[in-house]
Amino acid sequence: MRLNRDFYTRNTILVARELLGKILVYNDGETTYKGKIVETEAYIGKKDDGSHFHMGLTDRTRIIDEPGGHIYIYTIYGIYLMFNIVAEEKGVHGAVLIRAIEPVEGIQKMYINRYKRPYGNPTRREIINLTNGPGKLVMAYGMTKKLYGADLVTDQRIWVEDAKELALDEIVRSKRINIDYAEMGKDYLLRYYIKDNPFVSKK
DNA sequence: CTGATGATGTTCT
DNA sequence: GAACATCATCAGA
Repeated sequence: MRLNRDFYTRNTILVARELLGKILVYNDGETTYKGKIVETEAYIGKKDDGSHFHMGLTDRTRIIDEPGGHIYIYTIYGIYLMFNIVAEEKGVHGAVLIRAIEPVEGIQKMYINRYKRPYGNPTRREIINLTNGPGKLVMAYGMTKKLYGADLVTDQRIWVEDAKELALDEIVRSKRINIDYAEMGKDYLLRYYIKDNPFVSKK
């Protein structure tokens, strides 16, 4: 079952935590990619100087004003794309960065997308390296900026599939990664990941 | 395995 | 003109 609007239009931190264990599905017209979300980070409005929108929205971040379930995808360091899901009701600003995924379907194509060579006899390290980071999982799925603003509740190509809720002791909460520039927000415990999952980007 | 470094170009000031 | 929610590669152990 595809997650509906009610799932996304809630508190950003809750959405970030509950996305763990869910399945991100994307069909590019040729290949279906599926993967289990194993690591997320919440970015919240005003009080979070680690978020792109704590000073208000810009042309890049305008989609975050829309209701939860829309896709906020952007370029970082000139090269990589970051995949985020908008949370909260329309007019309230919050987003969840998907930081890591465990491949479930379309693994051979993910391998080709990541390494630009035919699939064959992958090592364990190569498999983990497919999707154990926010830029990596976007490359593995072959996503582009065209997905900016797509709606996970209605879009035909991309959505999130529901899954059994995780037990609380399977979830770890920690500080977010690489936001030391944020004086207020750098110590907020807004990162969630599945305990002991090998695809989590960092301990 | 770890840590350091450079690549790269869009966005915002 | 500076900053940047990252990654691949390389050196060293």
